[in-house]
Amino acid sequence: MRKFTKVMKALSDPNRVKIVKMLQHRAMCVCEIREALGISQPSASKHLRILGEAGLVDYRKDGLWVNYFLTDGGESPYVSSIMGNLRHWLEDDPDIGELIQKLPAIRREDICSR
Amino acid sequence: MRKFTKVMKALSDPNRVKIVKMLQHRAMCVCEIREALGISQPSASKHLRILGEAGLVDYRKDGLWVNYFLTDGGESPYVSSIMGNLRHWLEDDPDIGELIQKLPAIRREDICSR
DNA sequence: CTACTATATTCCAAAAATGGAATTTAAGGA
DNA sequence: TCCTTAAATTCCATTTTTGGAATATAGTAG
Repeated sequence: MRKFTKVMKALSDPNRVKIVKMLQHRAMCVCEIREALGISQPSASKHLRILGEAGLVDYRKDGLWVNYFLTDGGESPYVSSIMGNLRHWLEDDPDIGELIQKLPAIRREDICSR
Repeated sequence: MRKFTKVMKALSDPNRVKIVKMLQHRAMCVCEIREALGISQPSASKHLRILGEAGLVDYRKDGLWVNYFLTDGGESPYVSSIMGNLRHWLEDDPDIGELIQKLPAIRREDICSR
């Protein structure tokens, strides 16, 4: 029950759903996500933590950067099912569309180090 | 996006998930739900409203009683998919199991009018 | 109409979620 | 070692959520 509601809660916030939809296209570091969503670095970091604790995302460290990516949800039927559906869900959402469109222009080399 | 997060938020509360699981077995009135969950009548009523606004439940009035039941989610792909999955998800949850087990003993004739 | 009853709504307090500034941690380079 | 930088954490204010007491509404029966 707790595991299920945790997944639901993780996906009940628009910014977190946007993160998931972005990660469907490529792995991203925190500062790229921060830039894409127009939120603060701590906020991005905390959203990623919530997604991680729900089992939706995982990360791999690469020097100073931390690359976040989607899990396959192998352990959790909730995660694997919903993540599968989310591949086509919200594809026609205007906010998501705009976000994905500007995704190629968001590169850590241009954004971080300021 | 809003519609999706509304469904997620509706299912992010344990009591609301329990309501859904109970309604999979039969339609129930507010006082039966209140009794089954051990919460106040206004609380039950408000949870049902949230589930209703997310498109997960609907109701039909029967005199003083209001019978709540699950929708088929026909309009929303999110609802129909998740409600379909929820038919087998959480079937082995201890809280849910206990709840379903005592469901036959919860009848409006015995509970209401006090 | 009045009395009664199941549900909805209002109101308020407590708890949880969200967001950002400031700080800390971790990793790399000098 | 010291400096820099990406990310995590802490702290705090604001907002949202949750729950119940009190009240209002709607439907029934007399």
